[in-house]
Amino acid sequence: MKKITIRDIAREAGVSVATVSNVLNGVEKCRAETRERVLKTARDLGYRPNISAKTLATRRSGLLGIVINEKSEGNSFSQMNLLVNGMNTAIREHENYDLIITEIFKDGSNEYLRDWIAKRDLEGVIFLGDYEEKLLRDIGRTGIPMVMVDNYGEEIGEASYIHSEDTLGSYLAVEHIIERGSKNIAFVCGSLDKKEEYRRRFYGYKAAVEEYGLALTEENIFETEETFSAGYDVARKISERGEIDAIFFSYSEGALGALKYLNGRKQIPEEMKIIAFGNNDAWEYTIPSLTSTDQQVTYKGRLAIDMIIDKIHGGKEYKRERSIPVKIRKRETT
Amino acid sequence: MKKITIRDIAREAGVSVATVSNVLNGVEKCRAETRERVLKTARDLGYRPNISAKTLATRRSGLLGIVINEKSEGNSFSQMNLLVNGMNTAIREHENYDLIITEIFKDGSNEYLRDWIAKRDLEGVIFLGDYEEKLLRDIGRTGIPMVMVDNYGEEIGEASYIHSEDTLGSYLAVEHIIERGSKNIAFVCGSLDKKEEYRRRFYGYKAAVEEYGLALTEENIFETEETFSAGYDVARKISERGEIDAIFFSYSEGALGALKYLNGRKQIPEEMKIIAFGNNDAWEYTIPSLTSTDQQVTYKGRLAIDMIIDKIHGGKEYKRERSIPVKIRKRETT
DNA sequence: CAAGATAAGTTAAACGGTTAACAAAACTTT
DNA sequence: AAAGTTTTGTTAACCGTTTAACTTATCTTG
Repeated sequence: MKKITIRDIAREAGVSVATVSNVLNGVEKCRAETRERVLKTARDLGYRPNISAKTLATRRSGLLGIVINEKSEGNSFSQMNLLVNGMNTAIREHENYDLIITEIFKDGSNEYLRDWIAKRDLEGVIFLGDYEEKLLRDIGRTGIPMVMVDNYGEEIGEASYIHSEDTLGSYLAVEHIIERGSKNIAFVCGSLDKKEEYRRRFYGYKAAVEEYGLALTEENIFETEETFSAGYDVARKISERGEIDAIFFSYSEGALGALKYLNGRKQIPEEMKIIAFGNNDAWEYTIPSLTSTDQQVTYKGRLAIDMIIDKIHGGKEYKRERSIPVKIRKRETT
Repeated sequence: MKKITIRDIAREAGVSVATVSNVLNGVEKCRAETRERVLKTARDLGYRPNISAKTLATRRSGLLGIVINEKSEGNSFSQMNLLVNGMNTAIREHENYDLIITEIFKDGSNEYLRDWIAKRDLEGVIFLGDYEEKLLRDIGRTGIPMVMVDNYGEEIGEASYIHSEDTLGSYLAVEHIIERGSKNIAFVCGSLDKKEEYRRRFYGYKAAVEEYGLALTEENIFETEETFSAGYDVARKISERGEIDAIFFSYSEGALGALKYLNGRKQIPEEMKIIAFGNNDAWEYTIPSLTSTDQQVTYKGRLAIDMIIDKIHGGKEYKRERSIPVKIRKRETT
């Protein structure tokens, strides 16, 4: 079964290859009658276009790169499946595009990524998570359209950004537990120095605490590792101190660790309320079930595709930055 | 900054394009001296090969397709991130290959996938999860190398398969709880009719139960939906009946639901032991922490890549089927 | 109805590589 | 030293598509 080319169609339909090409690309330069004839023979012969040839001729590969970083991949609550699901559904609306994927390893070279983009003629690239600023600037300089999802690095001019509404989401979360009666709320996060996302969530926390006239004390801020066990430890420390009546976890693993420690030691939510930034279906079944902020990850994926394609086509509609509203999923821990 | 081609290199180095091509592809048909010269000018000019041109000329795209199905993507414990991580690390050892990804939607047509494979000249395709048999046969007939990961459908001749050691893993899991003292073990799974994986896990269960002289009764088999809440419900049903002292969950969501129900009602593990097929870092922090079987998903990803590349190169080493050993992660629920 | 405008095609070069077939130069061998 | 081999290249066709430039037929219009 030999490969069918437009030349075969041309011969069979009695036209030139240029006409076939035009018809196939919807260029209106022939009578409806010839168009139908070409389309029919193409169908009859079982023609499938060869994208390599097309790309070679046009410089448009129809390939969008997705870059993942090793760290976020290892994350046990990675919601990459949702993100990819969103992207895949969105990409189906754009016939000519496909997704190609790679991963950046901690010890990898920037050169790798540039090669990757160049050799495959990628039309755009979507970065998931954080990367070294130098890497992003390097890529940015090539002029390729870039969309950053959940990136909190220094902004670079060429890229567009998609974030959760960290500050507002965090504000709402804290407001929620205040309304439920908390007076003394701990804020737990990873490195504030290194991670903008935690700074934003802190601002939200701060704003809510001040707004409601609660004390904002240094001792209520806990910078820890972003692990289950750090959550466990911080819950112990907080319990031993004994004043705090609610914990806001900026990374959701910590909440799970805390629930484990608190189980049997404190009444939840009466003596201690817990809320986490980052939802997961499983939170419905923790003990007690965990209130959290839902970041609508699938939607983020959809949006990333829409934005990058818009950028590629030079559309004006896309924004340089889009925030995804966060919803509070109220459960038993509050 | 114009695109550098091998013609530029040829001119600059004073050789023909054929020689450049040979050097770049490691074909030993010239003196070391010319080779070095060509390599150096290529480097100096910042040459990057154009894969579309290469693919057009050779029919080898260096593209491996990864097919996901919508259902497994929605799964909240999808370990796709681990799988993809494994694949990405493995693919780096094969310079010329990249991963391209798509998703099959429930209502999608088979034609879509065939088109996708044909138009991008994919060299091989890795399927994650289950698909309609007809779809797989259709693709198989095209002769493209296929590797199936966690597929439990009717085997098709052209493909290779990677599975967890379901039967053995299940046997070991049940043996483990028997050794811990269980006498009356429930087996919970999704549809046995529809899913081979559950049948295999059932055989393992059966083998262990019989081996240790325990009763194998119809009433101890629970076919349910594969959700958290089904696990919750089945735990209630089992508790109310009151004879059973251990539950084996063939889908891990169920175990979480069960823990939720049992919390405060039964002593775990004394009165009731729980074990789940499928590990997750979070199981360390459930209440109590959940014993489970670890399927080594990252390794599965690595293996999938190795197998498909081996198939593509017509290697003899690859097996038609590879089982991934399962490890028991012993925790508090047993 | 002649001239210009438009519609409906065609021709051929280009995109950036690979590779079979050929050729010249440098070694071997007898 | 002539003939045969091997090494070290070169030439040119080809992969499947697009597209600018050109041609021919048909339609308008005064």
